[in-house]
Amino acid sequence: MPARRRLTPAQREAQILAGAIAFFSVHGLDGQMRVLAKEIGVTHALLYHYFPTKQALIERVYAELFEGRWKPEWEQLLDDPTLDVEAKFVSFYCDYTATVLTREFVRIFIFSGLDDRYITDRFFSLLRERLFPRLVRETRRYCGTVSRSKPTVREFELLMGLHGGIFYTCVRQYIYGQAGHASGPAEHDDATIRDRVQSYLQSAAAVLAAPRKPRTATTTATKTATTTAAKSVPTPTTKTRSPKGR
Amino acid sequence: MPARRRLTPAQREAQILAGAIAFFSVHGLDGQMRVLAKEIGVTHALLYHYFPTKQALIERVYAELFEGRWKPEWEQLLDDPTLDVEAKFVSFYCDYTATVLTREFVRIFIFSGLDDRYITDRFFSLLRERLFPRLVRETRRYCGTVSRSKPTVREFELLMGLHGGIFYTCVRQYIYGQAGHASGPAEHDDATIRDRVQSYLQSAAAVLAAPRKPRTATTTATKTATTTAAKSVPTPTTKTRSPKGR
DNA sequence: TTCGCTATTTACCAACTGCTAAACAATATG
DNA sequence: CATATTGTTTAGCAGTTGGTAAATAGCGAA
Repeated sequence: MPARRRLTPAQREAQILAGAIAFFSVHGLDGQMRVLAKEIGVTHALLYHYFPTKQALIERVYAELFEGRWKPEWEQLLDDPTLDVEAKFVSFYCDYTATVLTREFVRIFIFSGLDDRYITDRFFSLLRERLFPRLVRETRRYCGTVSRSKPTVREFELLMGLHGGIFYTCVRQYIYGQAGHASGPAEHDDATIRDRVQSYLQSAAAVLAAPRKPRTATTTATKTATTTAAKSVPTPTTKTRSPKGR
Repeated sequence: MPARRRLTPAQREAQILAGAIAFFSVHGLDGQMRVLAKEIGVTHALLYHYFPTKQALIERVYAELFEGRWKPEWEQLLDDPTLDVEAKFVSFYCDYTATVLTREFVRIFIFSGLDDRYITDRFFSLLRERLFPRLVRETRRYCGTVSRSKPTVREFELLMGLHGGIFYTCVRQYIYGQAGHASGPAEHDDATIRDRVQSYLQSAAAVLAAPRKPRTATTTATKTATTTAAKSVPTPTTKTRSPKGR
């Protein structure tokens, strides 16, 4: 094995950070520093030379993974009134899946959710503020509605069905290893996303009961149409939080 | 604090098991035995008197949580040809959500998936063998198709969109704490499930392109209709596995 | 080649981990 | 009350954990 090599601090730090992302995404945030060090090929004491504490390293992993992955272009794309709604949905979710929903992101995201929700809370704030309102608005536009009111529970849940269904595909792949129908790493076919978006938009049209497109409102569909239509989504509260000691 | 109380072995074991389920679902399978013991109100040495090893206790938690939750009636329900397909889907998923997708199940399930997939593999086998084929068959029946062939990728992915979307609702609640629109513990409204089932069945009809019910096949829907229709789902392989030492 | 800077390692600590065995005490019975 | 039974605890062990300080050695400059 190659003896001790001297790298510049910048190089070594980058190497450690990259190794940490890969490592924590596999073993969770509880993974041992010594194992991480061995995987990188250095001593665990060196890690503490570059990052004062394990928590500090984890914070850097968070920053690297969850900040800078969000593309502002997505908001512009969804805001463009000249584009087709369905095309925008498909285009966004394809890129979102490829950019954000990587193996490392999904796994560390869920690790965080099970643990202290440090990242998940922040990321959901991002979604609630910058994504979901746009998707709701565009969905309404697709259905011919112009209301700017808060989405009803049904409306929101339907959207979460789409969003969650797409996310769940990655969970099946990266958490359960049940990708199924053998395919490359880019399993999340654009075709699948297109199917789901279409499915979502069509049923949204039924739920919103837009007068314009009277898509086959199933007989059974109407019988529960007014059950939960009145409630509205409360504005989310931002939680304060102190980094948990590990 | 109450001094040492003597319980019958059966009582104490049941108490420990219940405590372990609650404890592991919160802190993960890596939670310390000493903490679990303190939460129950006994010494950690006592745990080792009732369960020879931590792994043994975990196995019992698995058994308690994942075996005996599956209701065979579900299969009978889905097999009943006299019932309405949509009604069966709704009925099944409402009961499935209430019975299986509890907080403890969902969290420990995901903990296992991130860890060694010990449970998740077994549970997915169950779904693949006893649930998904029935749902596919009933979906086809709903669409007027009678084929007994393996589902296409599109077909299967569409179903996973439904299944995953429902599961994701519980993930949002129990993992991310983002239940939203304040509601009781039985957040997963039956109405939401009904919406999603309807959405699924309608788009399935579009994808299967059944000649019987020509539900508004959107113009945009047809343009990608034949992309992935040819592939088929491979038969899953059962993995061998040895209980991981903790 | 020699030297100095510093990147990297070795050696170490205190607290924690699963786990064990012996000591202890609550309860039922005589 | 005395005693046996056994559920429960106390005390301890070996290995692991995050974190630290001193010793070592790679690499550029003179």
